[in-house]
Amino acid sequence: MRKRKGAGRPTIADVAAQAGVSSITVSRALRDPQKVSERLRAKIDKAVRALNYIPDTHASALASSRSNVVAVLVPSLTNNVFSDTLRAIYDALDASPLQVQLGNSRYSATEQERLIGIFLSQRPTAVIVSGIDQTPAARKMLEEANCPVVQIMETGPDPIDMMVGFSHYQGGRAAAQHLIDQGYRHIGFLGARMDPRTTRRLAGFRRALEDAGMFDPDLVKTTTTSSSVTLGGVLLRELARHRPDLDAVFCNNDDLALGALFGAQKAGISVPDQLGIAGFNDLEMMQAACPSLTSIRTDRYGIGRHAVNMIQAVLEGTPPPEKIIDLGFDLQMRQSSDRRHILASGPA
Amino acid sequence: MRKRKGAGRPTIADVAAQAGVSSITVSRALRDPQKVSERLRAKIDKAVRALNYIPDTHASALASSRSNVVAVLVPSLTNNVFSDTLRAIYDALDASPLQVQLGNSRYSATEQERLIGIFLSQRPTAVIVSGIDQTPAARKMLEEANCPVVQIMETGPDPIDMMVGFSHYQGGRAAAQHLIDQGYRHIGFLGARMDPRTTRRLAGFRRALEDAGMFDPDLVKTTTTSSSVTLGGVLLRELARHRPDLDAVFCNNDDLALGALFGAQKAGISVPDQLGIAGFNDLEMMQAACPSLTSIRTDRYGIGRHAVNMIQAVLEGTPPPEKIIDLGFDLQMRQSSDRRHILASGPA
DNA sequence: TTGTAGGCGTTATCAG
DNA sequence: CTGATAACGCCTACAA
Repeated sequence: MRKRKGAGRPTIADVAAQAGVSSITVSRALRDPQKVSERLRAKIDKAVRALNYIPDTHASALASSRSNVVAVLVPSLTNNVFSDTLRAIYDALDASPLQVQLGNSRYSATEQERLIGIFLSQRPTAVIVSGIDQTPAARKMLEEANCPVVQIMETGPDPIDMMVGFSHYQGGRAAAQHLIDQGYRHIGFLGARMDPRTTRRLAGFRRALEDAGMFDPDLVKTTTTSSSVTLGGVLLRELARHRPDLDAVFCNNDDLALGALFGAQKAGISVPDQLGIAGFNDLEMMQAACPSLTSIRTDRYGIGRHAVNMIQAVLEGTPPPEKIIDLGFDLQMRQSSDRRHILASGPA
Repeated sequence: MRKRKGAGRPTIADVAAQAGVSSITVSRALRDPQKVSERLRAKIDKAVRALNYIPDTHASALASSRSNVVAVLVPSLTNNVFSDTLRAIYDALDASPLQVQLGNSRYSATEQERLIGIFLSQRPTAVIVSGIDQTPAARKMLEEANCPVVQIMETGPDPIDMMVGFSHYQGGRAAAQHLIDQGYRHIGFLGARMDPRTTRRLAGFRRALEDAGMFDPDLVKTTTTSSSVTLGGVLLRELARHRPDLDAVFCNNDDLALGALFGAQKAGISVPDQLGIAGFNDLEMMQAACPSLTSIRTDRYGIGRHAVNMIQAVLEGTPPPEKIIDLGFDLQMRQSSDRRHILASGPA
């Protein structure tokens, strides 16, 4: 008489009975076949197939206090920037027994905090979290989580544990400097969402223009709504109408840059002669566009790969020498901001 | 003397001791606060905070044989098509205690089968799986999983359990018919990846052209490599070079369509007059492009929302009346295939 | 409303 | 190499 019913599925005990061995032998045969004689192993495999046995992750995790879960938190599922990093994480974890538990924090620090709480209750093997702007409570939870933690996408001082990314401030600064170098003089900024990383890109942009004595707050056009190609066109049109002297824009990201290009084309503004455009991230489409679009190339796949590498190194007892990895970025100059032909022939 | 060490974290028993109650009372206070008196609840809450207690998901799942996990399998993390659906799933599950376990099958049926096996070992509450082309073994596992299963993105006969999507065959056919109706006569097909859904779009395309007596296998240009904007340009250039009479292309997806547009622009081919272009899915950028791009609009967000609704309905004991939901599609005609000005003024 | 007893399926520990 | 036993942390069932 059972006092309680489980899920009704076959358990290790059922397999053991069928194979005529003890359950611990089945457990071993499944986890580490070499530890079991070939004869028993064959019997066990047969029983497993006959019963269609599937091990219970939860029982295993409870008994071993190991979960094989790597918690991953990103702020968006639709932003291509994160999908490249996610793909790298899935690729890197593919060969290992580790599973990804993915959370979408929607660009909200409090939502991220909530998800961290939920995810930690799964006793994850490691945590990968986007950004460096965790709430104090979230930070505390992660510090006490007693597992490797990697903050990704960005670098900064004072990591919770480990970190891999690059400086968005420097990225924004480099983009602005490039436009200055190309001879543009009334350079605008188009920004959407305005999350912490976007804000730091704007800070870098501002710094470069200030150093050149040409920062004009009136040329900064931002919105907190989410980014899109359409929005890029809208922001450009509004800014260009308000400030006809605008001659270049640095866009927060590549979607906006593509939208700005389309917007310019619709308005009959020639790129790069009348308007220079630079984006951020260098999505694949940037080089295919007509004209091709300048962007700051970031190694998003590398970020995911390094994050997993760092975690695996720690788990293997050989923690990486550096707690912080800065993968940097590269400015990819393309047609949309290339005025070398003009610069070469002297001022107009 | 402990015979075995757990993770070392505080357990419900620790909280109970600290609060001076029994552990079951703590358990209840956490799950269903109304069942515990306010006085004890306050004590317990205090103890939880003091100890920084985090419940153990695995112990809970084992004891209750409920896991709160919804397994979701998609073929790609970088394809925007799936990110919209995923976002819907995360949004819909947000209010519930259910967690998403996401798997990336990389457009491989055998990889999907492998992941299904892994995921079922978590005893998921429900499974959402992309496509209708599961391997026989995968299908069998899902049929025996004893939980709601929803196949998404596509409709077809013989669902494993439930289904929500639309007909890619009809979508391809509608796109081709539209191009025919606009007066194009040498209509090509650009396809990447050639996964089952792409193949069915091509079948629909072919059918429409055959019905019109104008199908030409020589105008079908496909590759099994993954899709990209750049690839769209490459495929268009190759096809146009080989067949100068080409006057329209239906692209497998919107990335290819955008790439085809850029490719045409680079080659000095005017769209839509010399070349009509239609894509598939109607990503946001299509309406923003210059010229704007025709596409088959699909309700990807709706697919995710319906999938979760169906699951929740079953869990609540009120299974949906229809096992199969066809969300259909809409042709969005835009500038890239709009020849009404030509049709109106008669044949050239 | 609160508590007692015991099991969920697996694995760590210790013997043989 | 194999097995008996007792946890892992929580929850169901039943009782008070």
